[in-house]
Amino acid sequence: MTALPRPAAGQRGPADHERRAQIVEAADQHFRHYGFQKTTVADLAKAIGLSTAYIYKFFSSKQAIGEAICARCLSEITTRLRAIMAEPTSAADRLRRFYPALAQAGADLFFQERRLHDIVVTAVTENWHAGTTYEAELRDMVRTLVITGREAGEFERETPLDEVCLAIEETLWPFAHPLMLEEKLDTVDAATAAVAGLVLRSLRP
Amino acid sequence: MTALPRPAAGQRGPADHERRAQIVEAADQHFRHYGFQKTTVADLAKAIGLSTAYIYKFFSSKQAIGEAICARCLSEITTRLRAIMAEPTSAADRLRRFYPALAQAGADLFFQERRLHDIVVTAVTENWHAGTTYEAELRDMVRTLVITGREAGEFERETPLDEVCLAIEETLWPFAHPLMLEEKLDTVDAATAAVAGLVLRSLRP
DNA sequence: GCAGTGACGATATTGTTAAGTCGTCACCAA
DNA sequence: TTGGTGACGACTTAACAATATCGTCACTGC
Repeated sequence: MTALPRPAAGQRGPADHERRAQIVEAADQHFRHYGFQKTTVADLAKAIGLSTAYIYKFFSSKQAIGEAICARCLSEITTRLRAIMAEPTSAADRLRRFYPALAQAGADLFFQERRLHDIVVTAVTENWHAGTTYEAELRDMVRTLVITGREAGEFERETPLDEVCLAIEETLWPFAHPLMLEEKLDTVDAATAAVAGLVLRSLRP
Repeated sequence: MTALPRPAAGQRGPADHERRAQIVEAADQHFRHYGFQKTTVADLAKAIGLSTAYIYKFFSSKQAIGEAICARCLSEITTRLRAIMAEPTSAADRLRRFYPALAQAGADLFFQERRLHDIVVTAVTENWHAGTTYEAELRDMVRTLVITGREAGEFERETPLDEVCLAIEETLWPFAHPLMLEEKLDTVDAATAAVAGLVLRSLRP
């Protein structure tokens, strides 16, 4: 039986292990309640009923635990986005809903789980693996949307695919980056609609 | 004779005053060399040969001095951009060169005057007046470019002007925001070309 | 081999104290 | 009135010592 894929960097030891799951759950609760900085590894150990040394058999560092929680948050966001991509509507419609969904997911994290939002900010600004994986997944989804639209005849094909994808990825930044999103929460609805509209107009055959 | 317009917030006393000019020059040199935080008002006073109390007759706070220097930096950037806008070429050509020029100006500041770059970062992230003025100037230039292109028949007119301008302003963010620009200096040429291309395709009649 | 830990070195953080900095007040000289 | 300042209160920062935290080592029990 193959090992389960690890969702984040810095993990070691057996992938499918009851203690690992317990550590992640304890970390999730503590980070939501107290924040990453205010939570010590000793706090997690105590909550589970084991030693800090044993926690380090599963995670190479406290940051690795943070990565795991951060990966879960970002995975929730990409899951919402993949649900939109999987809907049986036109590529244009899915792209049009992608922008506000992305921004809304980030805004939800900001308003409802501020301390987890702070971990995501750290992951993105300090280039944690979870942050770079998230960016790669967004790129992958963008590319899939553009290819699907081209194959359906909805989008133009003249411009090189890489150039189009690079440009669209850049337009996502203001809504994907947690710190930038923080600064524009009051205009995000109009901004995402305007940018999605602009991108769609640029893709017309 | 009317008073000279003040370039930044937080200034007081006579606008055209030798001491004010001296303070600004001393601040410019010190901020370039030591940075904003490392420079004290006492440093500036000593360099000019007057007291800190007298400096506060011209500036309401140390931040106000920082605003003045920051406004000069950002004014240099907008001057470069306005030079592009003033050229006798098509609106499309000017818009195409606007993006790389914006990013290049920011990159120049980052590489050549790192400590002034840091002040600009503070101005933008802490919503100093200089930062918000800069953003307003960028918006104004974008609007002018779009209107000029529409009047010349180069750009489509069907989409509401405000929506188009809002979207284009959003696409500028990754290149205009000093912290975001810091993170993408190695791909900025390709990124600005791709985004400018996308915006231009969206504007075709 | 798996599950687990106490002790400990290295480093970071916290709290306290002293020093530095910001910005104002009340004043002076010409 | 203009040009200018020393003194000072309020606040921030730096230095330092004590304490806390991170992460590893060498070990134990089953």
